[in-house]
Amino acid sequence: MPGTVQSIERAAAILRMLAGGPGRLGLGEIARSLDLAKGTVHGILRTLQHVGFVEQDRVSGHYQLGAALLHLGTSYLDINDLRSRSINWADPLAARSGEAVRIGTVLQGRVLVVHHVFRPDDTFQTLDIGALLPLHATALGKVLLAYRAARPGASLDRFTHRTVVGARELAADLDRVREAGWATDIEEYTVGEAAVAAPIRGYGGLVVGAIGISGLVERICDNRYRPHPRLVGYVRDAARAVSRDLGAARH
Amino acid sequence: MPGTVQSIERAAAILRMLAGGPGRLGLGEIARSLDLAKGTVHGILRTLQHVGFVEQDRVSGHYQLGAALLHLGTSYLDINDLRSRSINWADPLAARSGEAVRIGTVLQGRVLVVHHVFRPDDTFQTLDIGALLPLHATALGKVLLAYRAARPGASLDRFTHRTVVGARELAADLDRVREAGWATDIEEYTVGEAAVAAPIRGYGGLVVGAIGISGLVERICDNRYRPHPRLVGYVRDAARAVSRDLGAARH
DNA sequence: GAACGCCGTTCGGCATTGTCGAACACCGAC
DNA sequence: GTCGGTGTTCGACAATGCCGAACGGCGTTC
Repeated sequence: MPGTVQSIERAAAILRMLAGGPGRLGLGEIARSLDLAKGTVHGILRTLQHVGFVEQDRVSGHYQLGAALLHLGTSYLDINDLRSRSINWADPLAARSGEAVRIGTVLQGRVLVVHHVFRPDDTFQTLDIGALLPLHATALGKVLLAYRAARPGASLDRFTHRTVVGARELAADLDRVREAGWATDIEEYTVGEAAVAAPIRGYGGLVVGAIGISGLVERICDNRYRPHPRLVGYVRDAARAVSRDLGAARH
Repeated sequence: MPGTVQSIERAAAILRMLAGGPGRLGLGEIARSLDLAKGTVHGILRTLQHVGFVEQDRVSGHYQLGAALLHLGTSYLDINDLRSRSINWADPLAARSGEAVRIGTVLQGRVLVVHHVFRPDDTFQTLDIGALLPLHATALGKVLLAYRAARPGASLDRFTHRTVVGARELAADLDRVREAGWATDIEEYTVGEAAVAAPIRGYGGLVVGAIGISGLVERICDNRYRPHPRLVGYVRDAARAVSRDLGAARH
């Protein structure tokens, strides 16, 4: 890619690597993975540390993500049009459906969760905002796949015995999504969980995100393993409402 | 600062600027603020866009923060020791005190909120995680100021008529904090709100963060405008519990 | 309607800048 | 003691990314 600043791309690659791995990473490990000299990586890491994007563990010397990123990440949430427009509609959807609501958009071949409303009951739930989900195994992801040029990654990871991993099978699934205007995921990502999602369209009718509900299969689906039409209606209504907001937002 | 990568520092400065301003920023505006050539800034922005750290509005051409930062930010939360150790203690504190609980640490002269438990009642509240609060006008901030070398910024912003803006006055306040082992903020940041906080100590007794509760003055304080001793006790207990966890966490 | 100011973008030349690789100091384990 | 593993420093080279001027659109202004 011409006209791009090399050191910044490398810094971003390091940050992505730190975000991927489950914790601290050593300098040598990073240098080896990116095929760079240790000295080079050290210089970049020192700079990233200086600006607060990474921190170094005093005892092991290993590096991890830094606190400044948290503020940048939440600042992104404040600006995001998709999120701000959907907040008003996500709460009613959760209330009417009785399920958790999530809103996602595409990031680097995965679904980025930009908003999350907990299921109305009082069960313990963890906040999914900022999480990355697979495109091919979630209802949100299938919607985004179906309406965007983005193709799924070459290898379709299997998460459960129901995950669609065949390219041909997935393509047929996506055709159905385009035809119906909504997508499902029934125990394809997590056993016992199902989800329904519909596309959110922005300026010019382009699909910019997806909104959906998720919960236990027995609540989402009827005895024929199909989602309740009532729930599908709620989700589609919410998606349309957000789309209208988003289209009107553009002057 | 020698041995630091110039372009990365500049990229970070741009990101910080985008996070500070309330939305999109123009290229010229950024270039002027940072005293750089427009071409230079453009190259950096193009790279940041390429890695997903910034996005560009098609119609105005202006730049804003990108989605990739959200995932990096939440990944930081997953790693953060202070946060993960305090989660177990924050919920009981909220339940016992009946108030919202927040945990903060120092970032660039301000308090970064790394964890937030809502007040147990069902009133509408917004998640503060990732927010940056002033050091001198919040209970969390005063604790961090009192026990860390970090000095407050040169100018102490005034938020309410009770905000402590005199350097001398603040120093006396911090002395009291060190002596008592906890800090308060009574309508110094937001009118009608008060807070109590205590220090969290990590490996070697160093103060690495603060935990505190906040809510309406009439609930936090008695009729003499002093926080209820019962609540102070709860906060200090929680702070000690987290500190113990954190100290034990180091192998 | 033409001239102006502003926007983001492109491009080529110069030298500043960041890269590299080897050498260093440290730690723990075999 | 030695070896393999950290993270770190340093100096030399040239590749790299900076700068500034020029470009093409837009909207406003006169």
